[in-house]
Amino acid sequence: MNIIARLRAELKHALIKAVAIANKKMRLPAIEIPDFILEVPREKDHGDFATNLALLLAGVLKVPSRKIAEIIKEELNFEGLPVIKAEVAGPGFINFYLDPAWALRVIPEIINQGEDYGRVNIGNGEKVQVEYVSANPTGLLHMGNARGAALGDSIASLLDFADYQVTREFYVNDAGTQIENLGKSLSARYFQLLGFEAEIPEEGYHGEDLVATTKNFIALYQDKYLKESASVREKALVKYALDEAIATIKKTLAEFGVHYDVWFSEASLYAIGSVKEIIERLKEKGFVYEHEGALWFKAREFGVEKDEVLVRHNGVPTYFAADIAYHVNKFQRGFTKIINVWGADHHGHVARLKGALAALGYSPDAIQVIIMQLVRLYRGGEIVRMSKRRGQYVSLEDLIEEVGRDAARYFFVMRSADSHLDFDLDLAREQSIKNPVYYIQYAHARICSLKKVLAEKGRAVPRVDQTDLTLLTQEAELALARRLADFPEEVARAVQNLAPHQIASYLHEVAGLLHTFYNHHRVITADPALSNSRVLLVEATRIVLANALKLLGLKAPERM
RNA sequence: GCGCCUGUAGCUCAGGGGAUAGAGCGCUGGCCUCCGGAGCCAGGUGCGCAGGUUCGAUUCCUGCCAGGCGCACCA
Repeated sequence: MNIIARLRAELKHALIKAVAIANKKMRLPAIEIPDFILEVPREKDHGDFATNLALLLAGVLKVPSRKIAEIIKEELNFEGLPVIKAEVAGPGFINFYLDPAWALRVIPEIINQGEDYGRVNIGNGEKVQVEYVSANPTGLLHMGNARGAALGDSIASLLDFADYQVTREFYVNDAGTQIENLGKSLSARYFQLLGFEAEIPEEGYHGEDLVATTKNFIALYQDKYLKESASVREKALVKYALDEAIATIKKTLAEFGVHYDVWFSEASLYAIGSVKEIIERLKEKGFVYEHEGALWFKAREFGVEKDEVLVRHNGVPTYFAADIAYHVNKFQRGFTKIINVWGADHHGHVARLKGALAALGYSPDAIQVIIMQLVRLYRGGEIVRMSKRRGQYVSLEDLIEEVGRDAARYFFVMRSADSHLDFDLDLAREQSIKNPVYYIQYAHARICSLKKVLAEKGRAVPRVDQTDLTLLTQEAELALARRLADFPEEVARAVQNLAPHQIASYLHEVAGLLHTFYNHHRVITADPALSNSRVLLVEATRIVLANALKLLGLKAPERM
């Protein structure tokens, strides 16, 4: 347990004990203690921790809250705790003021735990699957995919850090109507490139990228597929195009620092009969009906606005049907927590998917869908208008090239998923204080640079057990240590909310505290004892920065 | 029309049942020039509007207004 959690537990215990003693002394009536909170007050003047216990008791006991607070305060015993004083304030809060040196206890903890500092056990090894990006393998990755990649990957890292057993997964949409269209489009290009008349179907893919793909295909197979049946030809072309597209996606995501454990093929669900099977199961349970030649799922029975087609009149199952099968498959693989990161344009899909899974007897609550709002790019203070048709289009590859992978990733996770993201390309590209990702990485690089200077002077990072940390008495030192101590709780909060942006804010704050400290005080001084304690403070900071950066998929550079 | 998300400082956003609501950027003035000065200090009439619940609401609930996104036998 980290030092903050420990102290919280001890303070809560002391408070409960104080109430018990007050009961015994008949100063307060016997009462069940409500679930009170022990928070860090916004105002510094209100102490290091504050509790609303007396306010809650006042509601039940009908005694003025301040009076209750006074009684509790008088019965509190702080033996063995780093509490200097407690005060009753405001409407009846009890504020605790700590020995400022208390926070320094975190430094040995950080140094000893190293890259494990900040780990919290929330998951208990629970199997969780995180699905993100899952872009159509028929085009370039766009900004929505990119945000999903950064978010999903960070969420997975956070869960891993919180002791979940995480599987990162990309669902490949390699089946269905769009693939048929792709086949027809490729086939048309194939004919065209070999000098025949052919027309791309209206719903097909008209982009130039298919020309390149088809040329690559011809380089391999020449006109071998001219004489084959349409279905054989389209199959071969589609397979080739998908392999190529997926390889490209994989490569781009890898450049973005995003890696998967599983690339799950939609087509495989058809191949093993899963789609048919779930449709049968829904039929048996009476949740489907036929209408105008199509097979419908009774989504309305699960609180969804309208029913949904499972199988089209032409006999082809919808994406919805396949997605049900996919999620059943997730459950069958033993995942008890399933997280999907989807764009806002897919939110309508959530309720009916959960409805279908409930119909099949699975717990829809095991599925959490993170709906992220759309991304708008700004360049030169103006919105970058995207148009695939006019070729004005920024892909993830372009973005990485323009602003760099770390800046891109930071910008995508620095806002909550709920918030529309205005992505300022100029700012992301800037290598200055204005750019938060540089500000943070610079803090890390600065510490590394300092360690180099130390090494050049023939000195090493001192051992914790041989260093007198109580020499750290400056406000900037204590404030930094105090914030470093918060890291495990920040991780826990971010995990509970599935919100990497909270880590981003925390990082920015720690970097700021480091810069403040660094510019006020010299680390390497003539006083070796003080130097040693400062080196350890700074090294602890470096570890926290590195661990937090890693959670967001960012590099912790040694120099910049 | 219905559903989801959003509305907090000039801008971009965080926070969130409590005591005086924050950060970054921008702007203005001053300080500092030493391990990488990416530093420090000062400057603010801000929670869209109206009800409700509560000892206490910016936070929860309802309605309204505004923006985004959905409402396909697309995915």
